[in-house]
Amino acid sequence: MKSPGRSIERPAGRASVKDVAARAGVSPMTVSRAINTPDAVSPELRERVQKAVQALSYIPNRAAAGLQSNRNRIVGFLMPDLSVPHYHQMHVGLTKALEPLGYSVLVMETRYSPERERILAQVMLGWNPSGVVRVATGANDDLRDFFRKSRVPCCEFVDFKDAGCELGVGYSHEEAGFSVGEHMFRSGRKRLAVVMPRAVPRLDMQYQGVRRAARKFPGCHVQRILLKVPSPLSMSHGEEVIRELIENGLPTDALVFLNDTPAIGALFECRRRQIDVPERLAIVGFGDHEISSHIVPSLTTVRLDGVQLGRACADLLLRKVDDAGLKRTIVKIECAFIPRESA
Amino acid sequence: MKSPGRSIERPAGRASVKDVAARAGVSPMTVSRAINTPDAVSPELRERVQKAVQALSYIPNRAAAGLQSNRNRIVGFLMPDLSVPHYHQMHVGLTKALEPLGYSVLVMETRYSPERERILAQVMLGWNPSGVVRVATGANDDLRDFFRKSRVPCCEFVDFKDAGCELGVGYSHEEAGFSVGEHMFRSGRKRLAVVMPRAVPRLDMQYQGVRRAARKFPGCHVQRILLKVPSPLSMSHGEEVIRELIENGLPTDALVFLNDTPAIGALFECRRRQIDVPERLAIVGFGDHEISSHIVPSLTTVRLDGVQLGRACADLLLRKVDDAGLKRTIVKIECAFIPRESA
DNA sequence: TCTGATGATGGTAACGTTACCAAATGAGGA
DNA sequence: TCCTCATTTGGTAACGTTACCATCATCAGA
Repeated sequence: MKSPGRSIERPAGRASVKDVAARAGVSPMTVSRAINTPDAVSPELRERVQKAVQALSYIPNRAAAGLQSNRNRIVGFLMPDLSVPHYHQMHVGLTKALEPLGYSVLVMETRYSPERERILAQVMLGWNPSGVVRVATGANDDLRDFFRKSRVPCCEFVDFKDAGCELGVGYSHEEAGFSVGEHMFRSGRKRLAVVMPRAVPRLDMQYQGVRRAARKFPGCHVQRILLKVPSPLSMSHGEEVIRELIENGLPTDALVFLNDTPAIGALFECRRRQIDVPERLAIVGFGDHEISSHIVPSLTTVRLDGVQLGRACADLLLRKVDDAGLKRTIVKIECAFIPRESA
Repeated sequence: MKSPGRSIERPAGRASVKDVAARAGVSPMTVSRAINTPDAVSPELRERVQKAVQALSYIPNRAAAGLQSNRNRIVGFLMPDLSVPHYHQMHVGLTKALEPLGYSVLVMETRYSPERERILAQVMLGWNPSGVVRVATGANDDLRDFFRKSRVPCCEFVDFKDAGCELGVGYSHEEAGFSVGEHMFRSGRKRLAVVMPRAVPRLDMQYQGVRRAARKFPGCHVQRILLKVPSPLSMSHGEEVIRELIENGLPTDALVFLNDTPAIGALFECRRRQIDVPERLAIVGFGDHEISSHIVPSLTTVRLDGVQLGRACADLLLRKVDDAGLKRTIVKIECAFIPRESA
């Protein structure tokens, strides 16, 4: 007596294909087909199976299905911090594209730690995902190789010009910087400062774009303010920048942040210190957060459609899953300069 | 010749226990032990296995492990919207508690849609999770039964007094409302309005708390403003409230929002309409978002430690997993009133 | 020397599903 | 009538892992 009756063994257990098959009087295989490829099964049996599924409230075990078919319907999303509106939007985009196809998105937050990212990448692969979407945390990228070796398709959020990336979606940081710079100088600003965290190479290109704009306007200068802190950008960082600028006699008439959050902080600090924005100081952000259009004065910024971006990542991954031979592809996403009151 | 050489069959495939076992010259079982219960294996073999694991960059397949052991190391998190700071914090808390134990958190956003929640609950169970943490989207709760029947432990974010809930973590909405109300009336406010979305029963209790406070202060009134929109609360909703209030001659000297987001919107609208806060109108929020301490005037609010809350949910689930006999438990989380400039 | 206990290791089967092929059925044409 | 082909169904095995039990060596105690 090797295998005692299942219904006695696991009274609490969930129903399996076998249970459904028994109840519908068909083979497990037919149940599987009735669920996954209903057209391959006669209408009569299909209905019998559906009834049994209902009756037993059968829910297929996706882990088992993925194991057998070697196609786990999971897509990983590895990024720094879900509370960043832009990344959250990407998640929404991913989900919207993948959910209808039966995929689940498994998010993991690196919290801007490269070590954590490495660990999480391992854990991620443990789930044998169909693909991974990644927003790189820091600079040096052994993880790119890690994914390449693992044979799991990996789509990154990158600069449009990124060379070393197999599958990617991104905007042109240089162009984005240029359009911001051009607007500032055209509206008469002379001494502009770009505020950015150190050690995110992508952002350098945005700075370069601003500089290119400056070259078109004689007598205009661009300076760079590097934040000591690396990445989780907060409002305090923006406030801090304003304070330091004031201590130095405010040698600047325009401030370009590469993120709305510190720009908002700067706006508040200006209000507290009674620095008129935009008259005395123009402020620009990046990302168009919800608050940016509500704040007084409203924040001039650049909008990037995160949902579209997430969708694009999903599409790319799916294409790669269908066709492993797919060549290097970087999809370009446009971003839009949004002039408002602050600049 | 039924099973041709694996290394020829799947040259691209990842290494499995068998591959590791072959390379280390041990049985697959020993590999499994060396990884999961290292103490049960002799130091010498343990090292041999570790070397082989390294050499083949072996990553155990968690889906397969979960299938066999019937304990998938997944905890689901079913909630309305990750971009809500409070829910995001819960996610961080969950992750911090569960990751070190080898669990992965699978988040799904209902986007405040009960239908979506029902579908996602199904999908979630398809992954056979060890447990689920749920923030209920709407009112009527067949889903509670759904999870009960499924035998998957489910921990909800609820009011501390919630009766029908098996496993839950929550604060006392009534007390929170009371402490806000008390502060307002004590500081001389007379005509207070509570702004809330309809159809979230939990929040009614918060309103009741404010009313209890009013009863302690003669001559004080509490009114309720129900937002037409159900739940994704935005800054515009707060602005709208201010506009309508002004049209009605501003018959109110204190406004209690049950969420910081619309409160922030209200603050901005007051600035635009030149209504002095807090002199003419006091404004209180709920949640203590990042911005609330930075905005001018800074927002009086109630802080709820979402990270702690997430941790508590995780702990509860783990206890239930270890001991299926665990009785009904609701864990109480304290929240803190934070007086600032706006009230 | 033998017994029994202890600890390390391996063999077998099973988790729930689907891929793959075989078998059965029925329709249509020669 | 027989053969072919398409359609529908079922049987078997396998995905990668671990639970469970059997085995074997080692060692202490009698």
